[in-house]
Amino acid sequence: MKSALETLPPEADTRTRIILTAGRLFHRHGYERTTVRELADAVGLKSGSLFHHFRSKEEILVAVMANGIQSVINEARALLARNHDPAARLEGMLRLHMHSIISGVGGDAMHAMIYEWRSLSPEAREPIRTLSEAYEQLWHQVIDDAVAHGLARGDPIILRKYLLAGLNSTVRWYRPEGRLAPEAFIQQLQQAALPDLQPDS
Amino acid sequence: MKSALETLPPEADTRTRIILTAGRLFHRHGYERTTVRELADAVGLKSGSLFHHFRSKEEILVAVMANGIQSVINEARALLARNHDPAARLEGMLRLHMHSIISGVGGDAMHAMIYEWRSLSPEAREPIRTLSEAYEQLWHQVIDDAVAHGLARGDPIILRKYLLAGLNSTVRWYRPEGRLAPEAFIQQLQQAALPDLQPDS
DNA sequence: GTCTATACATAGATAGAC
DNA sequence: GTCTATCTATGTATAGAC
Repeated sequence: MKSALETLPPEADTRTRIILTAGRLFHRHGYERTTVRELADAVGLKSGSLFHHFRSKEEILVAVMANGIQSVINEARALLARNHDPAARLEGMLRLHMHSIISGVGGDAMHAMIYEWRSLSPEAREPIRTLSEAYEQLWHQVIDDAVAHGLARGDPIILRKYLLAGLNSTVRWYRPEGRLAPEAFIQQLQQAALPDLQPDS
Repeated sequence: MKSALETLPPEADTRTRIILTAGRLFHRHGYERTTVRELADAVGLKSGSLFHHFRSKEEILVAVMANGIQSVINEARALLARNHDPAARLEGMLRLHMHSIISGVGGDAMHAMIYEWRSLSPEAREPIRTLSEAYEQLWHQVIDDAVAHGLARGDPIILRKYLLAGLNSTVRWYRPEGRLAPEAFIQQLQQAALPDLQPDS
């Protein structure tokens, strides 16, 4: 269940350090408001050196997004491959998604996906859109099945968009150090999001 | 149910035209990426003239947000004042919120609230935070009541945040001209968001 | 209240030495 | 692969005429 990105050696290569640092800064201050000088500073480089690794600032944003979403896709595919019960799949996808968001890297990437999409040029959007659709496709199957089995009610498309938006929005306000520990939080969130999935219902 | 802002005369005063145009542009292209020159152009002014009406670009963003949220607060207060049944209140608030989002002005303001919050300086955030909390407070009452009456399940705080985030996210993808007309869309969304509220359950 | 003209700061990106 | 130095564009905001 642990993300590949969390297991990186402390001395990762420069390109990777740029991506991870950029994700954190974009999350904290926004992409447009983060300057290449700030990013270089945080990585421990001078601004000119960034452009040896990336052709433009936009390319860094693309890398942040792609890095995060690819990782969650891989985990989701593994989950669905080893699990075929509709309820277990639905709950598993929700838990996986939330663990990804709560982990720093996944949350940073998710935040970028949600908030910085418009900062991408049309050309830069394409690869990200492809990845994005691949991930939504996985949810699509799971939700259709869930509705068919009475685990959720409503139009599957709207249900999926509503559910993902609600889960994603937690990057804005949930803090693992706060009142609710991650496990308890995910539990509560699941009850709010998918009341019909509860064991006691 | 009609927003006060939609009833403005076609020849509104310049300040109001700046606010409405800014809301539209910020929604379409983002605050940071909208230049004061573009905004002035769209209003039919030269960029210098904007600063006769507002001290800074940030002040325009604040006005966009405050304008929209104040309007929905007023309508929500009226709704709650004339209605005391928990189910009717919950459904009414959801419908009001969605109508506000789907209407141009309310949607633009909501979009700004969600996506441009970090562009505000700490001082500029204060008045907006106050308005925001006043609105959430209204939802707070309604949701607590709803949970107490079995119209929804889960932790009321998480439920409120999850619900509002899901509704708000529709500004990103719902288009009134598309497959679902506003009324049908709100109906479907209500079923996805509040399955326990359905008349048939 | 709007215009023209411009000040001033800061952004992303590049060139070439090391 | 990183540095220093700098180019060039573009941003917000101001001053003063009309």
